Amino acid sequence: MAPPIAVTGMNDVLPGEIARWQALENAFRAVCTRYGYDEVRTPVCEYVELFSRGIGGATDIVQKEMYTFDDRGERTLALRPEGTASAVRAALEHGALAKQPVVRWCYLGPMFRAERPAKGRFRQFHQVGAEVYGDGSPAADAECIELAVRFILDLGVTGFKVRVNSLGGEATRARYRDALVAYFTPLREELSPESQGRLERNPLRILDSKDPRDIAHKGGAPSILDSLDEADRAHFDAVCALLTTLEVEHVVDPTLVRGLDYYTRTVFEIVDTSGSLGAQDALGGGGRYDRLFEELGGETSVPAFGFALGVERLLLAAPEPVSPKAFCVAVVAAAKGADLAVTGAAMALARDLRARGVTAHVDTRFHSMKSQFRRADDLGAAMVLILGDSEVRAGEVTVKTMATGEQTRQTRAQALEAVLAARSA
RNA sequence: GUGACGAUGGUCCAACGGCAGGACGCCUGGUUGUGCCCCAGGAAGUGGGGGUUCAAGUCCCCCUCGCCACCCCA
Repeated sequence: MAPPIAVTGMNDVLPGEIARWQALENAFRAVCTRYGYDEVRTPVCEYVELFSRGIGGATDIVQKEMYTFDDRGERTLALRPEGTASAVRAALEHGALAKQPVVRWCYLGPMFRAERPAKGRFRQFHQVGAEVYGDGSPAADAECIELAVRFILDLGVTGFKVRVNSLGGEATRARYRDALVAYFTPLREELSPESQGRLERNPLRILDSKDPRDIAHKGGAPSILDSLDEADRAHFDAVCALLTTLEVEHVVDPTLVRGLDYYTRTVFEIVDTSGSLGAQDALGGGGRYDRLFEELGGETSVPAFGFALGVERLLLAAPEPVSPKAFCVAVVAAAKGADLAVTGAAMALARDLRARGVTAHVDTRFHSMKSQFRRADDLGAAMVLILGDSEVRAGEVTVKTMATGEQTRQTRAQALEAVLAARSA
């Protein structure tokens, strides 16, 4: 029988790389705490309607990238392709905004999209994200963007760029959509086949195309910024001004549209400029989605802003940390495994060290001294504590310092003290 | 979903259509109670299935997986 393999595009994170994941997660939680964003955890799957209504039935994510399945024949479930819809659902379901006027939440976890894997793109991938509900002010936008940038900076990533744009409100979008269709329709034949289809379906996305045929005509297209009404314009100008005050370098890019339907007004994207991500250069992005609460059945409209960042991509862009090896010791038994008096004493000594907060390794196979020492060396043990017949009888331990090779025999209590002293040195 | 490229011990890399080899790692011993360096020995491999051939790791087809690009997005 063929050995089992993991599902395509879904990866194991092995011990060798787990430290970087944990460091990233800790850094994210730390920065969220500083900004007052509380962590929430939602299920990895939801009723499929949450996403088709929330994200937009016409988006690629919903049309062809969702993992859906039947829940014992009754309802159709979907593995979450992103985190915002679930967070909003949870806020609505638990009346979070009835308890406080503004909710600041953050989350992290796996997301699922059935795409062909490539560098920095997987079928199960991970996002960290933050959302603020109940505050429609430009300050909320700026705070959230600044939080995202702060986090990326905390990770040591420097080669990135922040792009911002405004999609305006519903009226603006409709107006702009018409303007775009009017502009591109005469050029229809010169566009890529994909964009010809987008012309009816989702004309804004033509601006996102990487096809040279589309790019050639992008420059002449009307700018959405010209379609903004006065209130949208004032909001966007305020966001940009605040970002400048907060020293968040950003460029205004009128062609930034993003792939989810729920955005209104401010959208932003953080792209890698170091080239370490290949074609998938977006580290993350987000924006304002003032209509989503209503879209999902909320009784009142709730202004909202949020973003998500891709963990795998951040890990690709972040520098390798130089992690100093942590202090640890090894306890070896100068007897084969069958001698329970000696091996038991070794295990008890390790237990006492661990109870005092020391990382202590025991090779419980209790093979030869040579192999136990080799193992201790592999693990980077600063000291090895040796227990044999004579030590156990005398209540003593032989302590060897690996770096110098010196070893001395002392009482058990002294040995414990020696380890604690070496650790704090 | 489309296209390109790829798949050899645990890892990295060799092998003209003709005996599958090296490095690192791993195990044992050299030292019946001592790691690293050194020495000796050992285990372990052609992703799966068909085909061509006297002979296939090598050529052909299919599958699977990986990877890159498109698409899209984190």
